[in-house]
Amino acid sequence: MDDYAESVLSVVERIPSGRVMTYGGIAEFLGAGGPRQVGTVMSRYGGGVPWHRVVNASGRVVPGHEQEALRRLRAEGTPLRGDRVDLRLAAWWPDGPLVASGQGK
DNA sequence: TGCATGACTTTCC
DNA sequence: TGGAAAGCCATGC
Repeated sequence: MDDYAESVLSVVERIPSGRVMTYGGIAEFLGAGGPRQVGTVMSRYGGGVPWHRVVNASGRVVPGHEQEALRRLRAEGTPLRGDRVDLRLAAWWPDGPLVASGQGK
C-alpha cells in the first residue's frame, strides 16, 4: 500500500452518495500522477472503498463490474443515463482536504 | 536503462 | 455522448 494509493482511497471514500468522481478528477485533486495511476491503484486497492462511485471521463463505470456498479449507483440515486453516468449532474469535487460535509456547491 | 502494459483523457468527426 | 487515434504517467520485467 503506497502513500499515493492511500490518498486515492481517501478521496474515493469522501465521495458522497449519489455522486461520482472521474479518475482524472481524483488525479488532478491529488495533484500527482495521472488518471491511469488512479485506475491502477483502484484495481489493486479499490476493494475497500466505494469504487462504484469512480468513473472515467465518459461516464462509463468500472469495466468488469458495470452491472454491479450501476446497480449500486442507481440505489444511491445517482443520475444515470442508461448504462452511463450523467457526469453533468453526478460529477462531484471535494470541498476541502478532509471535509466530508460540504457537498455540491 | 529500456520497452511493454494498464479500472484513462483529450481531440476530431 | 459515441467511437477512433495519439498522448501521458507510473509500475513491472
